[in-house]
Amino acid sequence: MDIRALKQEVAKQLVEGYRFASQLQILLSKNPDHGPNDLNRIVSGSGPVDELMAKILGSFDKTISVLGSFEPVSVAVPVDGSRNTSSGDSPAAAVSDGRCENSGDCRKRTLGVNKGKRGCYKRQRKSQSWTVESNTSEDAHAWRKYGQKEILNATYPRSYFRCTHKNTQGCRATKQVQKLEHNPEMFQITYIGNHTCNSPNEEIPAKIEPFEIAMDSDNTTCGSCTINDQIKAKLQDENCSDVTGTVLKEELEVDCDDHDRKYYQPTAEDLSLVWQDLAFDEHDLMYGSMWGNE
DNA sequence: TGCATTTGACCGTA
DNA sequence: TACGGTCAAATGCA
Repeated sequence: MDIRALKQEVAKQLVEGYRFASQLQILLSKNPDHGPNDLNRIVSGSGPVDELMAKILGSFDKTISVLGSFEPVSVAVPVDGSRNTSSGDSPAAAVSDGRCENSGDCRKRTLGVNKGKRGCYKRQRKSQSWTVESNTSEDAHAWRKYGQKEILNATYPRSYFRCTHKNTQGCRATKQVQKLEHNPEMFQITYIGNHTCNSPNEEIPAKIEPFEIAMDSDNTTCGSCTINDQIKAKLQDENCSDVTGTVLKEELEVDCDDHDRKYYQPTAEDLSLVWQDLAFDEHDLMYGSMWGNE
Protein backbone atom coordinates (compact mmCIF):
# COMPACT_ATOMS: atom_id res chain seq x y z
CA MET A 1 0.00 0.00 0.00
CA ASP A 2 1.50 3.29 -1.00
CA ILE A 3 1.59 6.39 1.08
CA ARG A 4 -1.21 8.02 -0.83
CA ALA A 5 -3.53 5.14 -0.14
CA LEU A 6 -2.56 5.14 3.50
CA LYS A 7 -3.26 8.81 3.80
CA GLN A 8 -6.57 8.43 2.10
CA GLU A 9 -7.54 5.70 4.47
CA VAL A 10 -6.49 7.66 7.52
CA ALA A 11 -8.22 10.75 6.26
CA LYS A 12 -11.34 8.74 5.64
CA GLN A 13 -11.32 7.50 9.18
CA LEU A 14 -10.85 11.03 10.39
CA VAL A 15 -13.91 12.06 8.47
CA GLU A 16 -16.05 9.66 10.40
CA GLY A 17 -14.43 10.44 13.67
CA TYR A 18 -14.87 14.10 13.17
CA ARG A 19 -18.52 13.65 12.43
CA PHE A 20 -18.99 11.67 15.60
CA ALA A 21 -17.18 14.28 17.62
CA SER A 22 -19.24 17.00 16.03
CA GLN A 23 -22.42 15.20 16.92
CA LEU A 24 -21.23 14.83 20.46
CA GLN A 25 -20.39 18.47 20.59
CA ILE A 26 -23.86 19.34 19.39
CA LEU A 27 -25.33 17.22 22.13
CA LEU A 28 -23.18 18.96 24.65
CA SER A 29 -24.10 22.37 23.35
CA LYS A 30 -27.76 21.50 23.65
CA ASN A 31 -27.19 20.49 27.24
CA PRO A 32 -24.69 23.00 28.48
CA ASP A 33 -25.74 22.53 32.05
CA HIS A 34 -25.81 18.78 31.87
CA GLY A 35 -29.54 18.69 32.32
CA PRO A 36 -32.01 15.83 32.09
CA ASN A 37 -30.25 14.39 29.09
CA ASP A 38 -26.99 14.75 30.79
CA LEU A 39 -24.31 12.68 29.17
CA ASN A 40 -22.94 12.23 32.61
CA ARG A 41 -25.58 9.63 33.03
CA ILE A 42 -24.30 7.79 30.04
CA VAL A 43 -20.70 7.76 31.01
CA SER A 44 -19.60 6.98 34.48
CA GLY A 45 -16.76 8.64 36.33
CA SER A 46 -15.90 12.20 37.22
CA GLY A 47 -16.12 14.76 34.47
CA PRO A 48 -17.17 12.09 31.99
CA VAL A 49 -18.11 14.43 29.20
CA ASP A 50 -14.86 16.25 29.18
CA GLU A 51 -13.07 12.99 29.61
CA LEU A 52 -14.88 11.47 26.69
CA MET A 53 -14.21 14.46 24.53
CA ALA A 54 -10.57 14.34 25.52
CA LYS A 55 -10.39 10.69 24.54
CA ILE A 56 -12.09 11.22 21.22
CA LEU A 57 -10.03 14.20 20.34
CA GLY A 58 -6.96 12.48 21.64
CA SER A 59 -7.59 9.72 19.14
CA PHE A 60 -7.65 12.32 16.42
CA ASP A 61 -4.45 13.67 17.75
CA LYS A 62 -2.74 10.33 17.55
CA THR A 63 -4.20 9.48 14.18
CA ILE A 64 -3.02 12.71 12.73
CA SER A 65 0.32 12.08 14.30
CA VAL A 66 0.45 8.78 12.45
CA LEU A 67 -0.57 10.57 9.32
CA GLY A 68 2.28 12.94 9.84
CA SER A 69 4.68 10.05 10.24
CA PHE A 70 4.03 9.08 6.67
CA GLU A 71 5.30 12.38 5.50
CA PRO A 72 8.14 11.70 3.08
CA VAL A 73 11.27 13.26 4.41
CA SER A 74 12.95 13.72 1.09
CA VAL A 75 10.25 15.59 -0.72
CA ALA A 76 11.98 18.91 -0.45
CA VAL A 77 14.83 18.94 -2.86
CA PRO A 78 17.38 21.63 -2.14
CA VAL A 79 17.54 24.27 -4.75
CA ASP A 80 21.13 25.09 -4.05
CA GLY A 81 22.08 21.95 -2.23
CA SER A 82 22.67 23.78 1.00
CA ARG A 83 19.40 23.21 2.75
CA ASN A 84 18.67 20.25 4.90
CA THR A 85 16.24 17.97 3.16
CA SER A 86 14.73 16.61 6.30
CA SER A 87 11.29 17.65 7.38
CA GLY A 88 12.76 19.36 10.37
CA ASP A 89 11.36 16.85 12.81
CA SER A 90 14.49 14.92 13.41
CA PRO A 91 16.53 15.58 16.50
CA ALA A 92 19.38 16.68 14.35
CA ALA A 93 17.16 19.21 12.71
CA ALA A 94 15.86 20.24 16.06
CA VAL A 95 19.26 21.21 17.23
CA SER A 96 19.67 23.70 14.51
CA ASP A 97 16.02 24.43 14.17
CA GLY A 98 15.05 28.02 14.36
CA ARG A 99 18.51 29.41 14.56
CA CYS A 100 21.68 29.53 12.58
CA GLU A 101 20.42 26.95 10.11
CA ASN A 102 21.30 29.35 7.37
CA SER A 103 24.65 30.14 8.75
CA GLY A 104 25.13 33.02 6.41
CA ASP A 105 22.76 35.09 8.49
CA CYS A 106 24.49 34.34 11.72
CA ARG A 107 26.49 37.30 12.75
CA LYS A 108 29.25 36.53 15.15
CA ARG A 109 29.00 38.49 18.33
CA THR A 110 31.84 39.69 20.43
CA LEU A 111 30.39 38.74 23.75
CA GLY A 112 32.47 35.68 24.29
CA VAL A 113 32.78 32.20 22.89
CA ASN A 114 29.36 30.94 23.88
CA LYS A 115 27.49 34.17 23.78
CA GLY A 116 28.37 34.52 20.14
CA LYS A 117 25.34 32.46 19.19
CA ARG A 118 22.90 34.31 21.36
CA GLY A 119 20.02 35.79 19.51
CA CYS A 120 21.00 34.16 16.25
CA TYR A 121 17.73 32.60 15.31
CA LYS A 122 15.01 32.50 12.75
CA ARG A 123 11.83 34.01 14.04
CA GLN A 124 8.88 31.75 13.60
CA ARG A 125 6.31 33.11 11.26
CA LYS A 126 2.85 33.44 12.65
CA SER A 127 1.33 31.82 9.62
CA GLN A 128 -0.55 29.46 11.86
CA SER A 129 -1.65 30.77 15.17
CA TRP A 130 -4.78 31.03 17.17
CA THR A 131 -5.78 32.49 20.47
CA VAL A 132 -7.84 31.06 23.25
CA GLU A 133 -8.84 32.26 26.66
CA SER A 134 -8.67 29.94 29.60
CA ASN A 135 -8.69 30.02 33.35
CA THR A 136 -5.50 28.02 33.30
CA SER A 137 -2.34 28.36 31.33
CA GLU A 138 -1.84 24.64 31.36
CA ASP A 139 -3.02 22.22 28.76
CA ALA A 140 -2.51 18.70 27.53
CA HIS A 141 0.97 19.28 26.19
CA ALA A 142 4.22 19.66 28.01
CA TRP A 143 5.66 23.14 27.69
CA ARG A 144 8.92 24.67 28.69
CA LYS A 145 9.13 28.34 29.44
CA TYR A 146 11.88 30.07 27.54
CA GLY A 147 11.16 33.71 28.08
CA GLN A 148 9.10 36.46 29.59
CA LYS A 149 8.67 40.00 28.40
CA GLU A 150 7.06 43.15 29.61
CA ILE A 151 4.70 44.26 26.88
CA LEU A 152 4.12 47.87 26.12
CA ASN A 153 0.86 49.20 27.53
CA ALA A 154 0.17 45.86 29.11
CA THR A 155 -0.19 45.35 32.84
CA TYR A 156 1.00 41.80 32.87
CA PRO A 157 4.09 40.32 31.26
CA ARG A 158 3.88 37.84 28.45
CA SER A 159 5.39 34.44 28.95
CA TYR A 160 6.81 32.41 26.13
CA PHE A 161 6.68 28.65 26.03
CA ARG A 162 7.97 26.07 23.61
CA CYS A 163 7.20 22.40 23.42
CA THR A 164 9.28 20.32 25.82
CA HIS A 165 9.98 17.94 22.95
CA LYS A 166 11.55 20.58 20.78
CA ASN A 167 15.03 19.21 21.21
CA THR A 168 14.16 15.55 21.23
CA GLN A 169 11.56 15.50 18.48
CA GLY A 170 11.99 18.83 16.82
CA CYS A 171 8.53 19.97 17.75
CA ARG A 172 8.22 23.64 16.86
CA ALA A 173 5.03 24.43 18.68
CA THR A 174 5.15 27.49 20.89
CA LYS A 175 2.64 29.39 22.91
CA GLN A 176 2.42 32.79 24.52
CA VAL A 177 0.56 33.27 27.76
CA GLN A 178 -0.59 36.57 29.10
CA LYS A 179 -3.09 37.51 31.77
CA LEU A 180 -6.11 39.41 30.59
CA GLU A 181 -6.14 43.08 31.42
CA HIS A 182 -9.72 43.11 32.59
CA ASN A 183 -9.65 39.69 34.16
CA PRO A 184 -6.31 38.60 35.63
CA GLU A 185 -7.82 35.28 36.57
CA MET A 186 -8.00 34.42 32.93
CA PHE A 187 -5.18 33.80 30.52
CA GLN A 188 -5.00 34.70 26.90
CA ILE A 189 -3.03 31.96 25.22
CA THR A 190 -1.73 32.27 21.71
CA TYR A 191 -0.62 29.06 20.09
CA ILE A 192 1.83 29.26 17.24
CA GLY A 193 2.47 26.26 15.11
CA ASN A 194 1.40 22.73 15.73
CA HIS A 195 2.90 19.90 17.62
CA THR A 196 4.88 17.48 15.53
CA CYS A 197 5.91 15.55 18.57
CA ASN A 198 4.19 12.45 19.81
CA SER A 199 3.29 13.86 23.17
CA PRO A 200 1.20 11.23 24.90
CA ASN A 201 -2.35 12.21 25.66
CA GLU A 202 -2.22 9.90 28.61
CA GLU A 203 -0.52 12.73 30.35
CA ILE A 204 -3.61 14.86 30.14
CA PRO A 205 -4.64 15.64 33.70
CA ALA A 206 -8.31 14.98 34.17
CA LYS A 207 -8.76 18.21 36.05
CA ILE A 208 -7.72 20.38 33.16
CA GLU A 209 -10.66 22.27 31.83
CA PRO A 210 -11.19 22.58 28.12
CA PHE A 211 -10.16 25.76 26.44
CA GLU A 212 -12.53 28.29 25.17
CA ILE A 213 -11.83 29.81 21.85
CA ALA A 214 -12.05 33.53 22.27
CA MET A 215 -15.32 34.90 21.03
CA ASP A 216 -15.69 38.06 19.10
CA SER A 217 -16.80 40.98 21.18
CA ASP A 218 -20.33 40.72 19.85
CA ASN A 219 -20.35 36.96 20.23
CA THR A 220 -21.71 36.61 16.76
CA THR A 221 -18.84 34.70 15.35
CA CYS A 222 -17.64 31.44 16.68
CA GLY A 223 -13.95 31.34 17.36
CA SER A 224 -13.23 28.32 15.24
CA CYS A 225 -14.87 29.84 12.20
CA THR A 226 -12.93 33.00 12.65
CA ILE A 227 -9.72 31.15 13.14
CA ASN A 228 -10.28 28.91 10.19
CA ASP A 229 -10.99 31.87 8.02
CA GLN A 230 -7.87 33.52 9.24
CA ILE A 231 -5.78 30.48 8.57
CA LYS A 232 -7.34 30.02 5.21
CA ALA A 233 -6.71 33.61 4.28
CA LYS A 234 -3.22 33.38 5.59
CA LEU A 235 -2.48 30.26 3.64
CA GLN A 236 -3.75 31.88 0.53
CA ASP A 237 -1.76 34.98 1.24
CA GLU A 238 1.36 32.96 1.50
CA ASN A 239 0.58 30.76 -1.46
CA CYS A 240 0.80 27.80 0.81
CA SER A 241 -2.19 26.26 -0.87
CA ASP A 242 -0.72 26.72 -4.26
CA VAL A 243 1.98 24.17 -4.19
CA THR A 244 2.69 22.81 -7.61
CA GLY A 245 6.30 21.79 -7.62
CA THR A 246 9.26 20.77 -5.61
CA VAL A 247 10.55 24.23 -5.03
CA LEU A 248 7.23 25.44 -3.80
CA LYS A 249 6.95 22.40 -1.64
CA GLU A 250 10.17 23.38 -0.05
CA GLU A 251 8.89 26.86 0.52
CA LEU A 252 5.94 25.31 2.21
CA GLU A 253 8.16 23.37 4.52
CA VAL A 254 10.19 26.39 5.33
CA ASP A 255 7.45 28.90 5.80
CA CYS A 256 4.39 26.85 6.39
CA ASP A 257 5.77 23.53 7.49
CA ASP A 258 3.47 23.26 10.44
CA HIS A 259 0.54 23.08 8.13
CA ASP A 260 1.52 19.57 7.26
CA ARG A 261 0.35 18.25 10.53
CA LYS A 262 -2.51 20.24 11.92
CA TYR A 263 -3.18 18.85 15.29
CA TYR A 264 -2.96 20.34 18.66
CA GLN A 265 -5.29 20.91 21.56
CA PRO A 266 -7.86 18.26 22.16
CA THR A 267 -10.82 20.52 21.83
CA ALA A 268 -13.60 20.51 19.34
CA GLU A 269 -12.71 23.94 18.12
CA ASP A 270 -9.15 23.00 17.52
CA LEU A 271 -10.20 19.80 15.93
CA SER A 272 -11.95 21.87 13.36
CA LEU A 273 -8.59 23.42 12.69
CA VAL A 274 -7.16 19.98 12.25
CA TRP A 275 -9.87 19.21 9.83
CA GLN A 276 -9.46 22.45 8.02
CA ASP A 277 -5.77 21.95 7.64
CA LEU A 278 -5.97 18.38 6.56
CA ALA A 279 -8.42 19.37 3.92
CA PHE A 280 -6.13 22.12 2.82
CA ASP A 281 -2.92 20.20 2.67
CA GLU A 282 -4.15 16.89 1.44
CA HIS A 283 -6.25 18.59 -1.12
CA ASP A 284 -3.71 21.02 -2.34
CA LEU A 285 -0.55 19.09 -1.91
CA MET A 286 -1.42 15.55 -2.76
CA TYR A 287 -4.70 14.79 -4.39
CA GLY A 288 -6.08 17.92 -5.83
CA SER A 289 -9.68 16.90 -5.32
CA MET A 290 -9.58 14.21 -2.73
CA TRP A 291 -12.51 15.43 -0.72
CA GLY A 292 -14.55 16.12 -3.73
CA ASN A 293 -14.13 12.56 -4.82
CA GLU A 294 -15.80 11.23 -1.75
C1' DT B 1 23.04 15.91 38.81
C1' DG B 2 19.74 16.93 35.57
C1' DC B 3 15.95 19.50 34.27
C1' DA B 4 13.10 23.73 34.51
C1' DT B 5 12.88 28.62 35.15
C1' DT B 6 14.68 33.30 35.21
C1' DT B 7 16.56 37.06 33.03
C1' DG B 8 19.48 40.03 30.34
C1' DA B 9 21.17 40.17 25.68
C1' DC B 10 20.45 40.01 21.00
C1' DC B 11 17.96 40.00 16.58
C1' DG B 12 13.92 40.42 13.24
C1' DT B 13 10.24 43.04 11.84
C1' DA B 14 7.14 46.80 11.28
C1' DT C 1 14.27 52.75 15.85
C1' DA C 2 11.22 50.60 19.14
C1' DC C 3 8.98 46.61 20.26
C1' DG C 4 8.43 41.90 20.59
C1' DG C 5 10.35 37.07 20.06
C1' DT C 6 14.14 34.05 21.03
C1' DC C 7 18.51 32.58 22.91
C1' DA C 8 21.39 30.86 26.43
C1' DA C 9 24.01 31.57 30.80
C1' DA C 10 22.87 31.72 35.48
C1' DT C 11 20.14 30.05 38.95
C1' DG C 12 16.75 27.24 41.40
C1' DC C 13 14.87 22.97 42.68
C1' DA C 14 13.89 18.08 43.33
